[in-house]
Amino acid sequence: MSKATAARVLGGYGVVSDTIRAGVLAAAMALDYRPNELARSMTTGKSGIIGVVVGDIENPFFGLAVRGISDAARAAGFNVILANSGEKIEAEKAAVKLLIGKRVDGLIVTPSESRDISHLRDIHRSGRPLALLDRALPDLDVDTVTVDDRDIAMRATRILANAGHRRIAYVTAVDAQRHQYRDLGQIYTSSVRERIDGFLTVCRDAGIDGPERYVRLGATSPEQTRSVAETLLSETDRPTAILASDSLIALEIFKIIRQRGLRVPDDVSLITFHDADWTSVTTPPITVIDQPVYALGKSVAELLIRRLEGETRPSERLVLPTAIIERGSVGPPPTTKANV
Amino acid sequence: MSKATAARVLGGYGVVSDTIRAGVLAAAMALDYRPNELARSMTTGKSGIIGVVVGDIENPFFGLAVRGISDAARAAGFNVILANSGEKIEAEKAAVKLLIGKRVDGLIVTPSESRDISHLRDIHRSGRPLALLDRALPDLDVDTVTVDDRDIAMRATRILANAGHRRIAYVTAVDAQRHQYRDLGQIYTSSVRERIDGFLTVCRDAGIDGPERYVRLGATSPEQTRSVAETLLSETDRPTAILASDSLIALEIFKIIRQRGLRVPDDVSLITFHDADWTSVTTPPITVIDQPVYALGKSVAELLIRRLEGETRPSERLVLPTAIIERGSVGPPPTTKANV
DNA sequence: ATTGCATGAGAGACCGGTCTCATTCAATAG
DNA sequence: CTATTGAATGAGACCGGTCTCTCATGCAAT
Repeated sequence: MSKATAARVLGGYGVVSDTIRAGVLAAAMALDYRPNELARSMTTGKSGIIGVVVGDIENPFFGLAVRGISDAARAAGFNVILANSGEKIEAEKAAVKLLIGKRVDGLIVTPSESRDISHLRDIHRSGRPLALLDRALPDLDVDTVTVDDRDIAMRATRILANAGHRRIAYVTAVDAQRHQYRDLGQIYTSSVRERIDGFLTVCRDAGIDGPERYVRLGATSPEQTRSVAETLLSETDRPTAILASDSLIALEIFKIIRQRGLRVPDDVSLITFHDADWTSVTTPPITVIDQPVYALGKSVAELLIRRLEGETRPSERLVLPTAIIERGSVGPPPTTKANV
Repeated sequence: MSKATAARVLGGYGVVSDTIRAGVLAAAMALDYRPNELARSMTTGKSGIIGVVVGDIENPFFGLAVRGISDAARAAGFNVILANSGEKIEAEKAAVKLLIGKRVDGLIVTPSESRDISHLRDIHRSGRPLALLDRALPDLDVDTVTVDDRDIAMRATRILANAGHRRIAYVTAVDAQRHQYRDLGQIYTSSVRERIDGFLTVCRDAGIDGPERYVRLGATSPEQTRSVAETLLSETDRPTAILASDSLIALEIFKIIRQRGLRVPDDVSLITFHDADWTSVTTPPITVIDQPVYALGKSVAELLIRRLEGETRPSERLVLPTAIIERGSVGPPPTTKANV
């Protein structure tokens, strides 16, 4: 019996007689045969794997999005390889390179920067489909699923402004030189730029003067967030409301607010992006921006998979609707003399 | 110039003259060359990848453990492929098979069952090192890193018993036939069996009669957990204290307790495994069992990597120390007539 | 009996690397 | 001046699959 015949029964293709099949199977069993996927995908050119590069697995936002991706992938018979960029462009590049090297069939990336996207163009050029999750890249014409960050930031800010707040802070993990916000041009993470843009627009519309000074960057870790929050809250003109860019940031801010003996929402109002599971059990529960995170992941995976399965169409940009869940963390600003 | 020469410069091995090297590099650049990792690892037999199979990525416990693994892996130059078993033995088997097929260099698994471990023996037989995370398997002699679940469960239960509780519940995600606890023999997740064993031991030592009836299984999802919690709290002899097997479960229980108009700890005391980030911001903050999760992941990865790098030694079973962080969710049981 | 055709099996190329061995050539030693 | 040595390169096997082609066989139709 030839190698080819054995391959036919083991690979499950072509035609083989039952007698031979049984023989091969018995031999395979005896030899404890395991197919070498590497060899297989080397010749077929397909690996059945989707590579996913996200900013931070530990952020429940990405955790949930990844589950959306995984579910969609599994349903279509694909497997997922996950890589973490830690929101660092170098790590992101390395991850992309690794995944391309492993010959994944397609990639889903949460680009941490819009400046340097050469590696993403490379994916495209290498013939593998790429899809973007949560962050759009104007210059890159590929399937993209996001939420309308600008709009939702505007709505959240409006809630705060309408409650009477005039000193509203926006705290994000995105960093820039000297951790100091100057203008939108510094912000290379598209979703965050959109948000800050929306935030500032509403602030200005509400007649707030120089809202930029309350935009704070660099809340990249719990420690960093604490430091940012402490700086913010110890200023003489401390903000009376804070908009947090993700639930990890909100949690630390919430802790610091309490730790300083301040109350939510009496002293400081708080709204955060992402309806993390804990936001409903605090006292008070937190008002949140409820992004359709699972759907975000699922949709982007489905878009990619359809392409992998041969669909050709112009690239699509999906923008999913987002809601605000009003709970108890927003109130009017405190009316102490110092703050009038 | 031959294929071999090109391979030498691209692969970074052997000797090549500078002129030729430059030429090859230029050509590679022009042709947009990307090494095919598949081909490479097919001949070398090494992939530089560690496969990790965990129960549930969305559980922050595993999220943190995976970061420990990733950090250790990166430091040693390995990459990580992550697969989710959803605590389902079939998915776990499929994941293991996939990873072996992809020729990972070694595997780290959180076995969801101790009954059916044929696929884990297979790993061993296929010559790849295997290491176990968080859950030991008595029958499988491989590197294992766990915490002393029995001991820590005893300590937590003792806190509750010493506070005067006599009706203490243990709620876990692990399920069994008819969702009904009968005896330890049903529980095939080693860590949970240990915990329940410790829990029951202390209950009995405290003179509590039939503590088994408050052991509740099947809190596998938020919905399931809610249903379990509601059943538990609507019983006439409802427990006055609850020990939750993970932070996801504790969160849902906490919500249900509140929803029913009960208070923590006045009506129900609560302790949970895993010092999840939100446990310190609730009112009251939750008393938790603080497992060294990151270290768990890091240690198991290091053990595996040392083996991958050629170290031969008898398999090691590491048990990491665990602490209890007492916060505000434990008090004496309520003293209403109905409860005397 | 001859032709036609489907079916099952074998031979060997190929994927893109690594690696061993052979070959060439120049520099140095005897 | 020849022998020795070592560096640089080339040729080709190999890893473990897939796939295309060829060929042998058997059965039905002419």
